[in-house]
Amino acid sequence: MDNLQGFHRSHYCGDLRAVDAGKTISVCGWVQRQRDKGALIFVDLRDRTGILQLTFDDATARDVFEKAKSLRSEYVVAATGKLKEREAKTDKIATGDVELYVTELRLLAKSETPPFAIEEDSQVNDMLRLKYRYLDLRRPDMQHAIATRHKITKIARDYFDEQGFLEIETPILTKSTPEGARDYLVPSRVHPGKFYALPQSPQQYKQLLMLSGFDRYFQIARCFRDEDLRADRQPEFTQIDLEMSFVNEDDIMSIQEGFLKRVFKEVLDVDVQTPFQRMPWQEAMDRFGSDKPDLRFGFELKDISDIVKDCGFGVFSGPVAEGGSVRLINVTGHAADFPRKKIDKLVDYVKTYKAKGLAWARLMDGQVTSSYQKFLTEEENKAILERAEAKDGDLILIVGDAKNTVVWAALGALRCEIARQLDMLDPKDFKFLWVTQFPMFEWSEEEGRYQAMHHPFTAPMVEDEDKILSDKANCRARAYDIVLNGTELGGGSIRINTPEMQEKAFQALGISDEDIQERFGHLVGAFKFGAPPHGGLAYGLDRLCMLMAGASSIRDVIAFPKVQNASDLMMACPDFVDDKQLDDLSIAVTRKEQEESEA
RNA sequence: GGCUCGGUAGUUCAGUUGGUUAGAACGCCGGCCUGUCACGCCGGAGGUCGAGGGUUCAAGUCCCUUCCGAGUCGCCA
Repeated sequence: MDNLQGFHRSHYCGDLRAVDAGKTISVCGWVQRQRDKGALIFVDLRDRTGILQLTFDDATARDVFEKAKSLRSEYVVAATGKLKEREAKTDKIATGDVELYVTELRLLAKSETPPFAIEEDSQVNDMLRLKYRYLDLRRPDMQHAIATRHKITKIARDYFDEQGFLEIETPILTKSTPEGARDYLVPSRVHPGKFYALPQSPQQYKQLLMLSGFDRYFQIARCFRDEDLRADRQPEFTQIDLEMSFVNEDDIMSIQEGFLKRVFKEVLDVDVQTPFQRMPWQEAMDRFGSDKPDLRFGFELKDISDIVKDCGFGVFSGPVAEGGSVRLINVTGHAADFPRKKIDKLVDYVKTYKAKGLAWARLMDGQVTSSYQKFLTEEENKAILERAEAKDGDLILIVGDAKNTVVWAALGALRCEIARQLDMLDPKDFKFLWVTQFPMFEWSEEEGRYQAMHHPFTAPMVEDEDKILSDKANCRARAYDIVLNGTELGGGSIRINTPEMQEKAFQALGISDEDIQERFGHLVGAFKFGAPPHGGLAYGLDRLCMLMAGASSIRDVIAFPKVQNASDLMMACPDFVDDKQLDDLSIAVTRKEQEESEA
């Protein structure tokens, strides 16, 4: 094996062009492919910038030629030679006009045959990719995704620095606050039986930093939540987290819009129009059935409860009588795309959102066919189609339920599913939206009480302050989410900054004085010393990168992600630990699984 | 925790109503080749059909259990 003594790389492979012909060049990288033609050998050498063809012929020294003959995929080499214009040029690679006639070749490391080809658009399954993530990351599209992520964080640091923000680190070992997501716990050796928790977000620290007078804080913050994974949810993820003092919603939003405008321009050369559209939560739910509506297409929801409330069809009148609603979407102009079989699939689809069923009407060739019309009067049928603004060629889909949340969830998901099926989702079309005026509280069936929809430090809207105890269902918060193409990119709020209001908020949530002291005592105590009005926001950096990289999962923009059961296939963790380690931590493991696996 | 889909050669996949020795392409190994660039040509190796159990004369195929992966509902203040 050779070494790099006395060798100095002069160029990266992908940067060389015809103008460089004639120069003596030294490059390093991995062998993408070797094409042995007998007395002529070509080697494609890859580094993070691209591929350069190395050429060996009868003018090449014999020992160099023999070494080139032995090269295999993913061998690591360094080569020096003269760059020449090619006899046979190609436009398939950026360096296709040139090739390097190698005079010195160093073999730095061999490689076993990789378990999958290192190439763009690999079709290899995720399990294998993640087990060999270090090889997966060699692929050009992964290199590009990770580099894009770097660019985005770099711009975030530059931008927020220019806007007067200080980057301040907050602890990873912190206190468990059982409200909200499950915590990852970390045992303490010196405090037997006590645990730290990994932060779900730096929320309380950043608020305390405002109280400390830093005025503007930001951090690229790792956050941890022990909940089940999704394509856009990992147990550890990264937020661009920030907080500002002496501001209102407008101040925060315009700073954010500036950031997003800049990052989209510099990374994707996309011009984003600001200010972004804003929409109260109630309107988002009523029109799109979602608090993170995708505005790239229509099919808006329409309420027909008033039309069907007294009709003879129990499937429609029942939900209204029980306090729910009946709503529809009009899939305008696409009746022909949804024959009965496809509609049946849609019926199954809405059932996953707890809808009991899906009524439909198709308008084709001047005829109306529907699943429900025989149960209604002619007038009721007509009124529904009028409300839907239905015309020939349209497909009407209707969901009714005693719970509005079910109607919203089902139709909100359905309109997105239909847009997907109709291929209407252009990943290069970026539609931003602020969703505002969220409810302060949300009824939890499981807990049988109201919970904070955002978090318990969120300030109520000024006009709703008196409702915080008396009319929780209608009390709105100074919370806002930034939504992009149906994905919640980030969220934030104006916070409570007086102990009086904070006490009220805890009281509204039914948290006892003891619990307040135990869990939030540090924050409440601090707020007695003069907290400025403040607010902030946190972006899901992974989601932002995913959307900007055109990826379908945040795994594709995280170097070492975890799989659905939260394990890391490459490191093979989590894993059991020695009894000695457990003893040091005063931990006795009682789980059956471990006994079995040790048996 | 629920539902849906998937697991066959190193990889991506095919495999009929259960029926001979489980196939293809790419990759890999060997040979030949001076303009390839998805090089080409000739030859070769490579499989516990995720695992376990069952039905059967016979299981990749049918049944049960289980493991793993993906999507999703619940969950994610």
